Amino acid sequence: MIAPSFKERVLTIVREIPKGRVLSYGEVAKCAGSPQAFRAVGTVLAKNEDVSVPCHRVIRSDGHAGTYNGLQGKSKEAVLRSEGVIFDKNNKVVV
DNA sequence: TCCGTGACTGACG
DNA sequence: GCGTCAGCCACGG
Repeated sequence: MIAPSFKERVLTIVREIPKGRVLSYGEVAKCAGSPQAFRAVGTVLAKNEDVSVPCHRVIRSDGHAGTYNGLQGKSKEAVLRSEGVIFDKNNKVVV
């Protein structure tokens, strides 16, 4: 039993995000133990290749989907819409 | 051990 | 309302 790395925590948290729900990088970083490490969250997800981690459910604090490496072969927004997430006129996620 | 990188955030003009 | 600048953190080489 050892303290998992920040990366492991982020992946675990993202993996527990329910379908149709989204979290911001800041929220994930906060749950990971470093609320100001939102920058590292992006770095970790960017290098992540595990499809078991719905990294597409992590969006910016502005409500925009943000960037996506196309792990699922689709745009972040497209994947979120497929999960029931609604976008408004401004392309922002509706909570 | 030190430096560079990056899917971000908030503030300013 | 939009674009730009600087700051922050964790990881790999």
